[in-house]
Amino acid sequence: MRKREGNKEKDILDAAVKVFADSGYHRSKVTSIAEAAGVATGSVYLYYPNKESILLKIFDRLWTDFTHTLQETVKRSDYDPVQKLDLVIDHLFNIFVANPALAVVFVNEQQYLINNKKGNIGKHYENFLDLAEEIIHEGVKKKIFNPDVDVKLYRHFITGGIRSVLFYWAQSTPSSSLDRVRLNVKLFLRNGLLL
Amino acid sequence: MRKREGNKEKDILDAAVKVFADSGYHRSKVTSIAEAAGVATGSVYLYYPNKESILLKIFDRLWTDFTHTLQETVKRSDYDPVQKLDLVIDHLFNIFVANPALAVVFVNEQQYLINNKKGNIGKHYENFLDLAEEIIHEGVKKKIFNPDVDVKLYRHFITGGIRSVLFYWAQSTPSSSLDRVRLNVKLFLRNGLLL
DNA sequence: TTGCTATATGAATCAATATTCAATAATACA
DNA sequence: TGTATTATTGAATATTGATTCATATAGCAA
Repeated sequence: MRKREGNKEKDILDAAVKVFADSGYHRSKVTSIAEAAGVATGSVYLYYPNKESILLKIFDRLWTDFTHTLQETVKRSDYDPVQKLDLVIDHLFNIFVANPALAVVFVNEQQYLINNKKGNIGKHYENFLDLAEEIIHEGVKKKIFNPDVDVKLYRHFITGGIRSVLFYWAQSTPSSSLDRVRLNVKLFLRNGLLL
Repeated sequence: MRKREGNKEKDILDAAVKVFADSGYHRSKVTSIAEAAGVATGSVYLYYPNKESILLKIFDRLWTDFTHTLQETVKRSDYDPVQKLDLVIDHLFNIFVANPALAVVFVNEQQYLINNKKGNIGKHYENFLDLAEEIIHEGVKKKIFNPDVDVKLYRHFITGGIRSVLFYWAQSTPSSSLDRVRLNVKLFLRNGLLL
């Protein structure tokens, strides 16, 4: 029996993130991914049944991680809702600062996967939003947040806004201050524009 | 000479909006667009040089309109910055309430066009953002808005958030209360989450 | 009515690229 | 060392769908 050389499955996944970030999923050729991963074209199909499954794997891992963290956060009784939102935002930002290309892929392809009900990304996302909603409800209940906001709308607004500033950041000079972005997002959420 | 029957150019554009909204640009076949427009496949190429130019035309018209309105709004001295933002939001929402499919296409394909520097959509968008920035700057100057916000970030956050709630709305039961969405967006922008 | 030209058609062509698979290489174990 | 087994390769194949083009049709003028 022959042993597998290195970890091609991971190499391919990492390479795919880079290639997808550069060219977008649809424009990315499987051959380019293979090349970037340092394997032959055919080898990709040894580890993934098709091109789409690579993208799905990337998102599945990401959302599983997000949801897990959010779940832990919602539970905590030692934090108030504002602190909980901060915690969640910190986690998201930490992931993406460690891997800007991942941020780009996330921003660009998320909608496509949801629209076309690919894999269980939609489920993951709904799950995540529901958990986020819990925090907001808690805030309203504790009279910290404005009860007039439509919570379902707000959670969409937040995620859309975050996606957008992440994209802006990821496109700009490498690793410019993500902390500035992070701080501002927290500010937007709490206080909006007014003094 | 033979006269053109009806307005195929417009029929094709309108059909394309529907088809793109349903399947996304990349999955949409030119043949499907032709079918939806009630013309032959080849006729599409009588009016548009290729598939992409149809998408570009849709966006070009949209952004030209947006920018024009925003330009008019920025000028007005009879409104304060909060009212100006309201006016802009009203305009965006009015366009999309009249054509939900257009909202879907806008949300889904905008990023792709910008990423790949297609047509002059990026220019249009930058232009729009710059104008929006003027309103925010005015607000800060007049001590109505919080001077701590990073204006460039905020304009991205706003547009991303709006895009996201529009999408949510466009996907939900046809023409559910867009006014509720509109009202909430204004609320988010001004006050954020806190009481 | 006839010929002319612009418009319209849709099957055939072409290009791009995802996927397959026959051939080759590397390792384990006898 | 030789052989079996699995991993790897990348050129060939298959598929999909954008674009073309030879043909048909409709209106207009003479």
